[in-house]
Amino acid sequence: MRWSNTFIPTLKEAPAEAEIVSHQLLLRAGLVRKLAGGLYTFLPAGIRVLRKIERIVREEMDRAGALEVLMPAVQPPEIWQASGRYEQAADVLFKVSDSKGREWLLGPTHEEVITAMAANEINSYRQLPLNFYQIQTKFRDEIRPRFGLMRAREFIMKDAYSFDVSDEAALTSYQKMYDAYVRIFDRCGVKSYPVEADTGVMGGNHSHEFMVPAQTGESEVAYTEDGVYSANLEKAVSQGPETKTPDLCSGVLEEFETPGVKTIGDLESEPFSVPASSQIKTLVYIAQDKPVIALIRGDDEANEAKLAVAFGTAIFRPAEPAEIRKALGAMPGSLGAINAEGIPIYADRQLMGAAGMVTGANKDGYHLRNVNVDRDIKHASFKELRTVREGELSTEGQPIKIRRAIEVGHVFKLGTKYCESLEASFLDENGKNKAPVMGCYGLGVTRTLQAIIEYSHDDNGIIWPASVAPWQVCITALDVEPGGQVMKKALEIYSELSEGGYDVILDDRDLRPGFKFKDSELVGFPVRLSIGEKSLNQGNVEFTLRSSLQRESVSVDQAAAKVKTALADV
RNA sequence: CGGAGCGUAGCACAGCCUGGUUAGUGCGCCUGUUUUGGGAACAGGAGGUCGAGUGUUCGAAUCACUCCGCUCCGACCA
Repeated sequence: MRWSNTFIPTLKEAPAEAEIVSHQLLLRAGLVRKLAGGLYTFLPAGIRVLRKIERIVREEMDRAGALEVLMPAVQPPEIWQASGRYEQAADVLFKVSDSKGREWLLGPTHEEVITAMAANEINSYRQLPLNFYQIQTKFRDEIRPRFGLMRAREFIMKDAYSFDVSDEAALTSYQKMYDAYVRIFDRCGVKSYPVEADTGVMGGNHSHEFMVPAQTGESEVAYTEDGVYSANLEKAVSQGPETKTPDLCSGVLEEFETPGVKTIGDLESEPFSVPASSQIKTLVYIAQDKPVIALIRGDDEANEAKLAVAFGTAIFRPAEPAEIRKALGAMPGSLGAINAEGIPIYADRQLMGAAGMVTGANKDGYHLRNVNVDRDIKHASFKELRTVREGELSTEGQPIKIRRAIEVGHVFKLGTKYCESLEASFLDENGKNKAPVMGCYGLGVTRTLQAIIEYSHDDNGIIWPASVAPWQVCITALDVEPGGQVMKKALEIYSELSEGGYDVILDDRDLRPGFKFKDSELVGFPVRLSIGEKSLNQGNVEFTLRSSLQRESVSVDQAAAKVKTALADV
């Protein structure tokens, strides 16, 4: 490809709309342009990268035995109602209506569609296992699209769905996808880490997210240096806080006056001086229209994902002050779970056996001391509710660290939920009707593209790994006179490399050299050959590796060979 | 949806507070000359319903109100 024949509108300055570096570079390198918030056009260079990532994904899916299909993006709402997700996912569903006024959904994901298909087509255990995948545009009415392709309203995802005869067999399918993901991100040139992920209300204990470490990432990962433990912060557990929860107390439960005390901090300071670790934080939520109480140690933070698991629903919100008063008879600041009759109580495990604690008396301006959790708070079920903090010890005894990361993939062992609600079943070898055990596996293709940029760039621009670069080699001709010796030589090398199967772009634009160098570095071609009059007269061309930007003189005859060996390495 | 900020040429911004003739600057774009190994110089030029609407005023980019859009922080997710 000649640069003059394609369209790579580079920008010297970053548009103000782009905050993070990968988003700025997407725009500056002329890969994408925005139509509206969360909606992007891929320009020629951008689509080339996208296609290369897709090809890697396809190859690895095929290798893992998954079968490519293509499902409709437009879906009937009925299957979503059947699975129960029509309400559950309501806030991300794009709804459209046809000319007759009938409602349709733009697919945010395809569990319902594939399961509806499976319900018709899978009858026998002899057909299983099956794993279907597709690479397709998804639509999600994101509350807040941001960071360019990172969180878009329309994005490309590879989604796969496996069906197995049993739980054990499903684990095998799961593992194959897991391994495929490791290979995919590896081939895309990004470091990705599988971490244990929250399974939310779906239950089960097999889910991993694939994370690319980046400060701009939206997820937080807890991990240990030795690599043994890594989990999404939503899911992470530890041996607990460094300060032990008090568990010895002989005193009797006693009310005391605490005028004006509203927060943990208020009670911590004079004249009360109750350490936060000796306090019980009482949080009131409305889950499925009913109040529930969550108890957390005063110095801990509740974790929303863990609350969802405890409550058994993702649909909950903090209660309004009026609702709290109605439920407990007091305002926030004086709440407690003692004598909270008829309200489900979930207590964090740190409070198990806690004694000598202080909590609200459900009477404005009063607290209770000498609280012995086991004795005084009946009906509490103990759950993992707190957020792990940096420095705590993992179950294996290693200090936990926390860092931000971009979630580029998520693999999930689903169970039989969708097969049951959409009535997919098969006959096993004993002639018994069974629901297939499903797994689902998502990989954000467009997000991966941006994650690669976030992971691999410098002050000059993008540094593409050769496997996904829009062009692997840029030949920068410094004299573009047609028929001149520079262009003649440039075209010769161009042909040799192209015929060797390399993607080459020839910068034949009539621009000053510095401009062309900057441009090629911004777009980020892994290898550049600069051919100019001066060096050519000495029989040389200049070879530059994008990653190091070190320039090296190479004899003209060796140039193509040098490129080939360099590309084999990056 | 809650909080914060921003909409002026393709891009980055000034001007607005304190209303006043032809709305500016840099980059980019077009023409020409010179230049040509690290985002050139000079000369000339094109390009604006100042986000939209309403209002206040003799007069609005500037003040007020409403709406729309964009960005950031929070809840959601590949």
